[in-house]
Amino acid sequence: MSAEEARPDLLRELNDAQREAVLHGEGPLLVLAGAGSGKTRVIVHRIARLVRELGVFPWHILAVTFTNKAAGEMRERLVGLLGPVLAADLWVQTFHAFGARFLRREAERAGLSPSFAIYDDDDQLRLARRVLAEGGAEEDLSPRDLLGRIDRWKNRALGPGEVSLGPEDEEGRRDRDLYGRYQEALRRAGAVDFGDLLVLPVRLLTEDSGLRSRWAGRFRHLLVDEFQDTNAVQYQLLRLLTGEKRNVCVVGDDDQAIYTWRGAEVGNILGFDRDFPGTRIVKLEQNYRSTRTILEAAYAVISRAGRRREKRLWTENEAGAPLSLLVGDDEQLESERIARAVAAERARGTPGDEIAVLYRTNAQSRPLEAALRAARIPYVIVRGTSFYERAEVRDAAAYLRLALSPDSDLDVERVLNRPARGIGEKTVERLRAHAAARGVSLFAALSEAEAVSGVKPAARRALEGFGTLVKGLSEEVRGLDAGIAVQEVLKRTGLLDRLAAEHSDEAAERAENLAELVAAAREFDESLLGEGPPRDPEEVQPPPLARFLERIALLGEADGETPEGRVALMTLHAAKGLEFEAVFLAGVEDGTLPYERPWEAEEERGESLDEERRLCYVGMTRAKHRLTLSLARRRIGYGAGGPSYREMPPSRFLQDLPPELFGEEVAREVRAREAMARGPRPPIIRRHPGALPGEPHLELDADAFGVELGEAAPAPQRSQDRAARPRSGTTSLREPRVDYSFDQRPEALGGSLARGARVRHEAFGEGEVISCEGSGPDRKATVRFGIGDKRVLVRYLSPA
DNA sequence: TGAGCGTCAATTAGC
DNA sequence: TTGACGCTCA
Repeated sequence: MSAEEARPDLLRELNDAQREAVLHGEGPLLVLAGAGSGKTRVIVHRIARLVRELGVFPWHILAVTFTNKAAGEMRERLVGLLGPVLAADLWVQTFHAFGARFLRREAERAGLSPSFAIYDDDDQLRLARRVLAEGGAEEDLSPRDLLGRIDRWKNRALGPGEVSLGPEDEEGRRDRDLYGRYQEALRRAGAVDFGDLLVLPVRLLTEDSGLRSRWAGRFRHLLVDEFQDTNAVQYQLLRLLTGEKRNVCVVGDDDQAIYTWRGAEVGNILGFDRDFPGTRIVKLEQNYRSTRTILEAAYAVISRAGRRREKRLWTENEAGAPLSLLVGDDEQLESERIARAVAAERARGTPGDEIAVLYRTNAQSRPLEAALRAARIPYVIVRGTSFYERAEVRDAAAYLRLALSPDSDLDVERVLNRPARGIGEKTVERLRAHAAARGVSLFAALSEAEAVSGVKPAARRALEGFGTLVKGLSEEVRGLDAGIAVQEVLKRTGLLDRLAAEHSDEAAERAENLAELVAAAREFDESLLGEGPPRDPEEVQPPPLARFLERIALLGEADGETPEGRVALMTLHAAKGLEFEAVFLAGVEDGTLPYERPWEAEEERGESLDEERRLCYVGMTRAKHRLTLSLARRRIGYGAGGPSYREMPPSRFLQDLPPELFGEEVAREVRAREAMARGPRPPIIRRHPGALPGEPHLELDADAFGVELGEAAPAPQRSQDRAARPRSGTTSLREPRVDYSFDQRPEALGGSLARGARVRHEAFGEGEVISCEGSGPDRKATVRFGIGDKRVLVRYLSPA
């Protein structure tokens, strides 16, 4: 208590709920943190308090995230609060990095060398390919499929021996067999894949109670970020590490669970308090990011999701600009409209890197890119990785791994002829056959090159030369600092010289990438120096080169910062965790968002639709001030018979949005339709013909949006007394401002709206109340207007 | 050439 | 589940 007073600065900048989470003492804690509610701040402040106020040793705290970026940001903020010395001893890392660290310490127990290699996607794929080829039975199973199946097993911590099959399941038996061979190949190479980084620790901790109590005892506090993304293994690992004290704090948002398709189990967050009885639940519902309008729209979408923990974001921010809606005849015209709106946004002074265009599938980026390019708007496509995926970088990395473990066949095969030294496919095959016959690794077979049958003298010399090279690396390079080791590898292998001799632009770029790798390795060495010796007495470190390779394997890209001034294009998945001044959500159509999976079984429909809904919610809540939705009336499909168009109905999520949120342009359009209700054109919003009772029943008529609606949305309006105004009127650059001053309406309406009462709505005109639901500012009424039945917020109604 | 039938592929992506 | 494609047969 007095401790908090002694350090008021840690708590002053927190709201009540955040403070409750930070001050929570011992025992399980579940923080349900809505989008933009300051969840990282809670974790970081909680850790700072544990260390600064409660005297917990930093190395007794483990904080886990899902991405390196998140871990990096967290660490950075902890350095700010605790200083670099204390922060350096905290365990702040991804699940996988933790697994790697664990396995290096327990390498012997796991049957691994402490400098084991970590196989990434590409390595895994090549390994799976080889396992399939050696197994003979390639038939219908692609390496990708095999990996997918193995991955699903590993997500549930199942080894080849633990996969349960029905007696008739021949295909399952075959897959399990292949899985076993894949693991065997990994083991022979002394390597692990990403899945093993979690599965192996879980297995060791489960089997060995002594080990378990040692590890569970060492972490007095565990914290997990983005908890809704945890899969079964990760959750198991968490529980194994938690121990009796149960000091586990998980932070997440079930509304932002968008990765169930890759094994994340929303049940982990929904059932957390069941697994940890006595859990304290804190909800963070105050949003610091978005305008009220954006939050209201986002809530209209997410509140209809199935299984979820009810929570509703609120904000002290102003109502802000209305939503905008753009409609194009096809995806090209949609893109062009977006490009023009982006240009308008920039013209208003919003920096390019504060603007994002989000979409459901990567294929949607193409027309967007074309339109942005035509409009001369600089953009960048935000993707996961790139640098360490470059072929030349991977070649160098393979040599580095061989320096540590020459028996890694996969790496030998990769670089055997790189740079080209006259070892062709035939020679490789013969070498492989020889190694298999002798039961030794490819590297071992190299030293018997003269015994490999059928190899011509030139190829034999090449093989021997390569063997000598690898031997030299493993004897003289493995112990060096990473920077020198990389340089040494580039020199000895001739990778760099070969590129220098080429004189092409591409070769120059590749050489530059290799230079970049040297620089990264040097930087890494320096960071090790800066770290100093660990204060945690148990910490043991493998050689610098092994640690650098681990970094390469686990790190996608150094930083995911949007280059200055460029508009960011990315999928909705990639957008999670980010925020932008203005967000464009493209392709808001049924079939695109929600993405349509007609092949899916009926009983799975609801679940995936919920995930699509959450995806939409994630996208909308990225916006700070302006949110524009856009759709195409038809979208192109590919086929050999040329392009064919498919009519796209507006997204059902769009229909969940209260029309009032769209501002004056749409409202004016609605009134115009209403006026010509008997005219030839249909109303902009009409009753959904197929809607069941209780279902969303509004249908947006895309035809009504032939004009570009909302493109010239005004700058956010500064409201003086936001508390008194649930919503101020909307403005238009083209029209004199109209201020509806809703707050001046008779308060009486809020409470006593009787069935049958005559009411008036700004956009829909006069109508008769049919029913009411909810209370307070969220109270809604279904009203029969001239243009059909509508569910509207009562606060937008006045007595007729 | 066209109807009829069987087959196949249809998205998101972290470590 | 859909739609696109290839194959066969009339």
